[in-house]
Amino acid sequence: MSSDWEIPAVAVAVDLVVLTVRSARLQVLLVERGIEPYAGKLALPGGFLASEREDVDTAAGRELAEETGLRPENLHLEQLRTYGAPNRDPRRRVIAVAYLAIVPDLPEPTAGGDARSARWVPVSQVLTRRATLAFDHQRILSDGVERARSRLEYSALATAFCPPQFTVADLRNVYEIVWGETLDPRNFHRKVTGVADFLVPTGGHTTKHGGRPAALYRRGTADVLHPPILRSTGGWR
Amino acid sequence: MSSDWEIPAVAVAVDLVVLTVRSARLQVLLVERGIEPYAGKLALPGGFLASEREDVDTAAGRELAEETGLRPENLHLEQLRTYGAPNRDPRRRVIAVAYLAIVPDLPEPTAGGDARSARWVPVSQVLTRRATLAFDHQRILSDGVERARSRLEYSALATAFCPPQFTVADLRNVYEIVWGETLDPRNFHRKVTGVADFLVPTGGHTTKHGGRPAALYRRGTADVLHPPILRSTGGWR
DNA sequence: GCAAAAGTGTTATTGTTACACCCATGG
DNA sequence: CCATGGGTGTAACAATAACACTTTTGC
Repeated sequence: MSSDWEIPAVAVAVDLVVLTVRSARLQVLLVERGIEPYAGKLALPGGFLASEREDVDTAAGRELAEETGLRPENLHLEQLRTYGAPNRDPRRRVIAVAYLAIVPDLPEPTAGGDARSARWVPVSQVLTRRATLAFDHQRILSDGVERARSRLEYSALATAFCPPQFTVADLRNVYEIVWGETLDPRNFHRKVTGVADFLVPTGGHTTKHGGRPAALYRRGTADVLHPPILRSTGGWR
Repeated sequence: MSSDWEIPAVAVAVDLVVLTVRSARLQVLLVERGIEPYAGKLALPGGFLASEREDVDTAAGRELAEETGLRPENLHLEQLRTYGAPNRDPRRRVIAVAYLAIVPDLPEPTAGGDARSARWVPVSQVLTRRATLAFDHQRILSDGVERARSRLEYSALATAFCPPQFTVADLRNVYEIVWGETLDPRNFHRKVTGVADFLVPTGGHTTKHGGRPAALYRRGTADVLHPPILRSTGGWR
């Protein structure tokens, strides 16, 4: 570190892995790039810091609002990882701070005032390379999905996929789709209702469906699940 | 995003939370700052990218080598989180990509060719505010310690605290000190030797001590622990 | 032999899994 | 009254925790 050494200045991008469960599939919000590099390719939504003084976490929240039109509601946003390889972007040195967002099934795919070409794409199509992404976004998405899968076990993250009021079956559906495995409805019911402060009964019940009405719940205050909801395959067991 | 908008350029720092177990305590490697801001204060070791083209992960490995003189050996290095508040550094806009490193008890505290004023400080002294750190390093350390604690449960991280050859008691010692709770030696022994590919017997045995010689092990190939080693307090249970 | 630490066996308890069974509604 | 999902009971099984007990060394 000599005294005449210039500290390198780099651009900071914020990229979002926004996941939801839609049409019985785990889907990710992607945009079609309009400009080079990778023009026409699908990419994670994101952008550069809006100003020299914008907080990075704040920038992530701003981008999410721009893309989805959502804000406080049922919304989970956490930092995922930072990607700092020197050649990620062919134009200039850019490091990307990636965030993982979980949202409920939105009424309109590309709502919000921005009207960019954002759309939901099944995660399986990307991970199996039937669709490929710009930059290192494939890797970022893959990291984000794995993070979401493991968070379902130990945290109350699954409720972020659900609307404000939901049934135990709705919640089980999230687990089954994100993990890609079926769970016993009886045991699942007992487990999740047994975790303290995970689910709060609202008193309401569903009325439609073919069978017995299901009790409605809203998310509780617990963020860590005491007896975790473990997946059989995957991590271990 | 108007076309005449200038993308903000920021400096990228790499900060290290280097942990070890020394003198029966969890300790962190800290440096005494020689220049403003926070001159004379303790801080996490770290620095800016060495060049416009240096990979961020590479920079973390380089800083670790500079500070400890270590390189490949028993060494764990993983990205922790990125800290991007606009006022972290009063001089200019700096975002810090923090890394967590775990090293075995080193023969010499401030070895290596750098000869900076690096030294080991018990983590408890910092977390209880008997010693305070520069910038937001207190928060970063706290996040790093929590990450290390939770990684002990599900990953083979604990072996990174140990020398190349170690006993089950050495390993248990790591868990007890990092978690701050005592564990039953008998059950611990059975558990860790029962996890597939966690520990590999070398055939050697200790010779000193007061009691029966202990078998020596080296780290196995497992990085995820199938039946996890759970702590009683803390997370849950 | 005695102290000290390593390591094994055994049992009570707890958590999980599998599945039989009852409940409440719409048609 | 039957199909359909919601929800409870229960027994077999697996993991864990507590602790008695045996092993192997140094002195």
